[in-house]
Amino acid sequence: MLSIGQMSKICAVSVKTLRHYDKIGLLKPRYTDAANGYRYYEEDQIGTMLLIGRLKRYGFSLTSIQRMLETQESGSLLKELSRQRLRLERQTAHLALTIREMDQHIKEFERTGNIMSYQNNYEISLCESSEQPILTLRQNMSVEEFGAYYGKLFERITAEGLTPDGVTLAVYHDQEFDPACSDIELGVGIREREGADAVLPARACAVTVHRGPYAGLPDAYGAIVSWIHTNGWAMDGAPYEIYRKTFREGLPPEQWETEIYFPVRKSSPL
Amino acid sequence: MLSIGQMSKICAVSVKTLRHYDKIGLLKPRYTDAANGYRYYEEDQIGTMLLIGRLKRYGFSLTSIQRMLETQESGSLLKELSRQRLRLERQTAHLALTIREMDQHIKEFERTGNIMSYQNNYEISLCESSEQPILTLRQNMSVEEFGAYYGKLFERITAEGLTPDGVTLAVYHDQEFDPACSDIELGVGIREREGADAVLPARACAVTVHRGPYAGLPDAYGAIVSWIHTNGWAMDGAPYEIYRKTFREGLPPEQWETEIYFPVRKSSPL
DNA sequence: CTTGACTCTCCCCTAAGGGCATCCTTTATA
DNA sequence: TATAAAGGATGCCCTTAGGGGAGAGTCAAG
Repeated sequence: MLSIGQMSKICAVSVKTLRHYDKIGLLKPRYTDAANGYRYYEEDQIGTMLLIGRLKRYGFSLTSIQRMLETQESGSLLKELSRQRLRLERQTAHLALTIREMDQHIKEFERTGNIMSYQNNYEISLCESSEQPILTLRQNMSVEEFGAYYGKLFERITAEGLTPDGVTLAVYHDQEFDPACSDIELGVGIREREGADAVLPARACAVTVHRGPYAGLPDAYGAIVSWIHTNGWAMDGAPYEIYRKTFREGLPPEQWETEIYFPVRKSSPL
Repeated sequence: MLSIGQMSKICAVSVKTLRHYDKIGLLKPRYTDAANGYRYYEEDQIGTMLLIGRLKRYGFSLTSIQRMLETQESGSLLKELSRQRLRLERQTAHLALTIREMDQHIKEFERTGNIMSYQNNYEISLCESSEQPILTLRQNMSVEEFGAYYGKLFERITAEGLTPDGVTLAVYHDQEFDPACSDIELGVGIREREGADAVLPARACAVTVHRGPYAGLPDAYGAIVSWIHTNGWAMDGAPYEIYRKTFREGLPPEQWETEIYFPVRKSSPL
């Protein structure tokens, strides 16, 4: 039987943490003195506490750890561990990408002496977009689900004997921004006008191209919107993105290219 | 002038976030309607908002970002960016290490079918530690400061003309565990008995060796403490660690070796 | 004029504990 | 044996960066 202080020292966790785990039911001391409330741990609970600490290092939440401790099947435990491993690897890749992005930023900053100068690297122009027949799929979705939904669209193209022309795009219908779930319309360009779900009309658009990972897209949006306002235009419809170069070509994120189209009309003078 | 909703859409942040930044003073709308409280942003604030988002991606806290936005000197800004870059790199290294640790764990788990079996890999034995003259430095410190303090000890060795014998150790005097600040005594072994600050006495100790990164040390402590109890001994004094193989030899964390000594006495039968 | 979209403030919630105050027990020393 | 110092208990508020929702006011279009 170990007092809470002894347990704390052995397992290298704070007393506060042990009390917390008791409260949330993650690790209850085997015996609690009813008279004075003192907690006493059995020695075999050391192992459990150490395992908890290890799973915490792996990045599991206390809730998941509790679930895992209650699981008996080692098969599903193993699967859980592998999934978390994958998540950590994704996180590593993400971190590496951020560092590269930061390097670019620092270089630009050193060159210009202006921390915001990276925002001026967008060439924006007005263009008349050409008509584009597309197969579409409109739904509330989050960005992570793009892949699955594009898969469906490409299945339809094959099933219906259509000819893809290499354009993949997404229209953002949302008014308010919400990263988790937005009203998005995915589209895949096809050659045939008949059989198309819709035809993207020819329109006056402000357009620019964003080079780099998608995390930087807001910069491009900011630049294009500022341009629209200062050049006497007004936004007129939902913007869309055309994905010109992506991971599908096996390119690293730095070389991805995304065109951004903003339908515009002449701003009515006040 | 942009309403909060327009600003939200352009900068790809939620309305809630913009209100939050207003409240904490990070980004106040240039104009607020006194009558109805509506927020209106000027277009040049888009750039600031985008910069905030970028710095957030880099891992800065909102407080740091606020400080940075108020800084005029680009020199100190640049330094701040570089420091954060370094932190991200450390984080990457740490993640990679965790993944490798996880791989070992998974392998062991697959072999034994027991998720806790990694805890049984410690060979524990009783030994009579030999006397060891040491130079010491006892203080409340955190583990991160070890390097600096060891530096001081080695300076003293050279200054006082002593002969290091290659042992570096740390005694943990704390009763309660606190990762941020503990009463720790660092020691460096020397050959000369005279001139030593203290002599580690010859004592009965339970000893084991931990192989791998320091994050796994609690496992070793747990194993050794369990062993002490089940073999009829009792802890009798502050435990210490001797660092046999570390980063100083240029080894990767997997190959580090740490000996853990627990002074013990025969447990008095109840 | 009404309806629906937009905006406001206010309050509670998150994960994993840390800090502090106050009070009660146990243990060690004089 | 008396007292002081640890050690333990509970309870309250605090942290980050906002999210969810209630209830109410405001704006623009049909």
